[in-house]
Parts: sequence; structure tokens; C-alpha cells
Amino acid sequence: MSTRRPCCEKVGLKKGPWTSKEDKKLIPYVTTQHGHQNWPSLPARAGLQRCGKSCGLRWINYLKPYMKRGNFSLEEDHTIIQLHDLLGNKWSTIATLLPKRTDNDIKNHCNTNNKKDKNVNVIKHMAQWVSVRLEAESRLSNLSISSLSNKNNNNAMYNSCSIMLAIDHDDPLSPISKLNFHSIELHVPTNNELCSLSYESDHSDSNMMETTNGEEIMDGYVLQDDDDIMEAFRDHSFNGHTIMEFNGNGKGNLDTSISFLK
DNA sequence: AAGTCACCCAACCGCAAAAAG
DNA sequence: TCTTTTTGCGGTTGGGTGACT
Repeated sequence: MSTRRPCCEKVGLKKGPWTSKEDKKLIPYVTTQHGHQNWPSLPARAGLQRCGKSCGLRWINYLKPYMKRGNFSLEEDHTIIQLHDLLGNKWSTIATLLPKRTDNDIKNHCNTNNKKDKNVNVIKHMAQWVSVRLEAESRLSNLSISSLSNKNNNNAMYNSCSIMLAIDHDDPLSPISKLNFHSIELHVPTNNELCSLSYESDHSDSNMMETTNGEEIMDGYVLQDDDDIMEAFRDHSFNGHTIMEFNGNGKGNLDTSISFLK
């Protein structure tokens, strides 16, 4: 005996592709009248011969407004590959980090790609490393790193940026993820001894930066105040610069700058 | 023009967790 | 606390469509 017989197995309910007529009944009902709550009771009230679950899926996967459809961009592809590498088949989690795409979309996309290429794991691994390298090079280029004459310093800068990228990019165990950041910038004023690194993050996007007791952690350091953050960065040399000052903005989301002294 | 094949993707299935009673 | 219902998720299927022969 089954006490959890799927509602769609009930006699008389329609299955299969949705018609535009059905969509027209569902859309106004969800958007203007009752929201998307209590799917099981929705079909009867909306006059649909479908099970509630089917209605819910139709809404979430197809009708929900502002969703993106069609081909995935290279950037989206890239993000999906990385996230899938990190998270595995956690399609719903991946979808929350890819605005305007549904988990079903992403899952379908990945599955078809997997069928296409049996060596997908090798490709993914290569793509991951290539992306990190290109991003690092791109950022170094933006920093006009070529204007810096000392090769060793270049390497120091490169290494430091690589560390930052490694921290915020790939390590699934790291509390710092690229996903936490809107931007990371490293400014190197030409005729000034100071340079600064700033980043902007939104805590609401992720709890990865917090331990269970609410402490922020970064690359193994427990961050309770600005001094802890300075300590976390102290071992990193940015083009020979060391941290002089750390400034948090005191808001829930981080908009932070770190000044370095040569 | 007809048949076959591969691809895409909407939709379904079934399980598990969460919520409600 | 237990049972039932609802919701969310990941795996899978199958129909539509376009490319190819």
C-alpha cells in the first residue's frame, strides 16, 4: 500500500504537453490572484484538469516571468562547468547562482553536453585551469602590470593574484568563493607608494563566509574584526606591498578596501 | 520525397525532506 | 510524537524538430 500516491496518477487528470489555453488559465491565477502557494488545490480553483504538481512544474520551469530561455552563453557555460565541478549534480543550487535559469534548464543543458562528449571530465578540468589562468592574466593586464619593470615583482604580483583567485575561485572547502564577490580590484597608483585592493561582497548570497557560530573565516583565518583580516592577508605580498590599513564599511554587505604600504 | 537519426527540452516519476495536522 | 500532506529535487522519458542520407 502506498499512502503517498502521486497526485498526477489520479484518474481523469491530463498529462503531457501544456496547451496555450491551459497556460492562459494558470498564469493569471498564479501572478495576480493567489501566488504560487498550495499547488494541490490550484487546479480545481483555476479550472485546470491537471495535478497540482504538474501546474507547479509548468510555472517554475516555463511560465515564471523574467526567466531566460534559449542558448546558454559562453559565460553561463563556463559558470555551470565550474559550479558542477564544485557541487556535483546539485542543479537547484547551481540554478540559484545562475539568475534567470531553472534547474531543469541547467540539468538538461549539462546532460546533453555530457552525451556529446565522453571526455567531458577532462575538458572540464582543462577549462577550469585555463579559465583561472586567463582571468589572472586579464586582471594583471588591467593592472598595467607590464609597466612594472622588475620581473620578480611581477611574479610576486602574479602569485598574489593567483592566491586570491585560488581562494575565491575553485577551492570547495574555502569559505571564500568567487560567488561571494561582485568585484575584486587591485589598484596600483603609478606615483604613489600606496596601492589598494578592494572587493565587494554580499553576505546574503551565501553563508559560505560564516562558520556555524557566526564567525567570518577567510582562507583558514577566523575573522572577527579588521585586525584579523589584516592578519589573514599579512603573508600575502602584493608586488612587495604589505597591508597598511583595512577598511570595512560596517554594513551587512562587504564593501571593503585594503591599503598596502611598499 | 521519404526514412532515419540525433538532439533538445518539456514534462513526468519517484524519493526524501519539510511542513502541517 | 506520529501520521499525512506538500514541496523540492534529481533522474529519466518521450515527443517534436531539424539535419542527413
